[in-house]
Amino acid sequence: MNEDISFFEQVYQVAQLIPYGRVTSYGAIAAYLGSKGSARMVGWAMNGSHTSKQSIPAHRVVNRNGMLTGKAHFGAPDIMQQLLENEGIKVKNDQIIDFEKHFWDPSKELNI
DNA sequence: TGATTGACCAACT
DNA sequence: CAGTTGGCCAATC
Repeated sequence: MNEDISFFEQVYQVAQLIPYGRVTSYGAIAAYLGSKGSARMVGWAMNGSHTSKQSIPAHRVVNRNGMLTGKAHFGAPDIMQQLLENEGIKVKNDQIIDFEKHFWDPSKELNI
């Protein structure tokens, strides 16, 4: 299933599958989708996430270092951090505390 | 239509 | 150890 949808749609689907209080990385999503795209494509997909009719929890997607690189795209630089803290994730200096502890790997949690 | 950029990652110098 | 470069694919200028 979901073979006819574009790479962007797949990124949206995975992003929505991220559980509450969990985060993942752009590269992890790209790796889950396979050779269909790279980490930059995930970033591009998130760039268009706000234009999508669906609600994309883009705040749960961060870079490999657990740093909130895309916080500037949430309309306000503090929105992303507030959302993460609201889910019980500690954020300090635009970086997630215990990132690997909250890390959610789609290729592991989701049985391909 | 060619060149540049982009919410990244990893390797190389 | 830190800075630079290449690569991925798509969208914008």
